[in-house]
Amino acid sequence: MDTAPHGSKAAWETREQILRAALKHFANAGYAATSVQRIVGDARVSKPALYYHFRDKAGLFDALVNQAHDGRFQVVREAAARGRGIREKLVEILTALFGYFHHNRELTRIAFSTAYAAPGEVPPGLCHFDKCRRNMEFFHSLMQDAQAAGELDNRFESRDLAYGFYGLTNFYLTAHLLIPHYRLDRKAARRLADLFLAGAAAKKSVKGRKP
Amino acid sequence: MDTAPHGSKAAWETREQILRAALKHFANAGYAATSVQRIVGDARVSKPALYYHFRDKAGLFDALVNQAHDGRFQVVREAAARGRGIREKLVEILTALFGYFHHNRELTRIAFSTAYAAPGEVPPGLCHFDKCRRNMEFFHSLMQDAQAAGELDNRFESRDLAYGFYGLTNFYLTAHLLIPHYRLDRKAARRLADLFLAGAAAKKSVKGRKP
DNA sequence: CATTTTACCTACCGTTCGGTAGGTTTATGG
DNA sequence: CCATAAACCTACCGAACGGTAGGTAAAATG
Repeated sequence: MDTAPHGSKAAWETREQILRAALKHFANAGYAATSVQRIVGDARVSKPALYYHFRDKAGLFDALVNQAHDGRFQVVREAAARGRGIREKLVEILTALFGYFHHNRELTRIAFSTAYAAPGEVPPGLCHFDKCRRNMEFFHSLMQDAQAAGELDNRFESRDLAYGFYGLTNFYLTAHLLIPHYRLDRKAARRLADLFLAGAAAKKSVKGRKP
Repeated sequence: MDTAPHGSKAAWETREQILRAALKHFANAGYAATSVQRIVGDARVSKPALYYHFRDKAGLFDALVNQAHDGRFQVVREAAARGRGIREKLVEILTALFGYFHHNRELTRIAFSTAYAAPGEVPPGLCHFDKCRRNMEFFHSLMQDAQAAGELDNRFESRDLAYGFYGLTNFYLTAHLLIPHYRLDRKAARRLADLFLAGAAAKKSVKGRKP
């Protein structure tokens, strides 16, 4: 999709500069509303420099989107591996996602807006759908394992569990884009995992986990 | 924002035709990637006809976005009024939203993609943020009332409850855009409401509501 | 030292963009 | 029957779009 520089250090830096500027503008204005002129203007390079390093505008965008999805997926997998038991896993995942999001806000914004965008807004051939499903399937298998281990209620379908938690996760991340004062830290992660696990309904007589 | 026709029946039909075509293209390609040329071409009217009925491209888009948000909000409010008790209310809301979505797929897609879009992708001055918050606040007050009535666990913050349910709702709607074979009907609404209320964790010894 | 490849440059291409100037037809009220 | 407004039309504008042709300085390679 994009041609990497073959060795020169200056070339590598040019490429990074283009990527940085592109990330900023794509995150702020989306794909269609961002022009390559603005990118090269902000990166202080010429237009053919961009077209030397990347096949076209879509290829440049693709590189960023893949980076975003792959980074997020890796973070989730590593976090899940750290926790023992479903509750710890969910807390670790949420905490890690909140941290990743905080330090890669623009990448995350690109990932979300492309996932929810109209199909024709994003360049054709971009397979963000597969990336989303890979993420989803991981959550799905997580829930299935936890059901098999007796940690989760077997009367729910594992798909509903995966969707429910994935939706909760995504919503808090996207909400944080609009409402930045809502703190997303480990404490919030614990609250949300507990809400998901214990349910919102008032408990009649229960000595269960504290919310 | 847009000038309504003053009485002519043909004029009203022209306006509707423009709105129909615009809805189709904005939903399929987003705001920036949709050109007014394509809209007027599809609506079989001339460009000045569009600019006679609407101030500009942004005004046309604004009309559609407002229609989408207002329709959704009204549906949610009416559904909530139909249910007695928080569980019935949530089931009614989910069912009504699924139905509204099914019959207004393109409007809903516009509402979602603009809500999650990059700020610069959508025309400036579009106050979709207020529309989202109005929706959110309604859910928030719903949860607060249910907590006050002892139906929901007081140990959770009402904001977390509202966000959690809102996130679950939104995720299922957006997921349905990508995975249409996942049926969204009243049965699904009941499952999701129960998941939200009862929680995902396995019950040790509980004669609570059936999931 | 000659040659090839890398890593760009200036200048420009054809197309499409959102939007409008200015004229024309159609319904309406006096 | 004439005037006025509504409801469009054809034709066009300047600007910006994504992308490229053709040339070049510097570095790697023989």
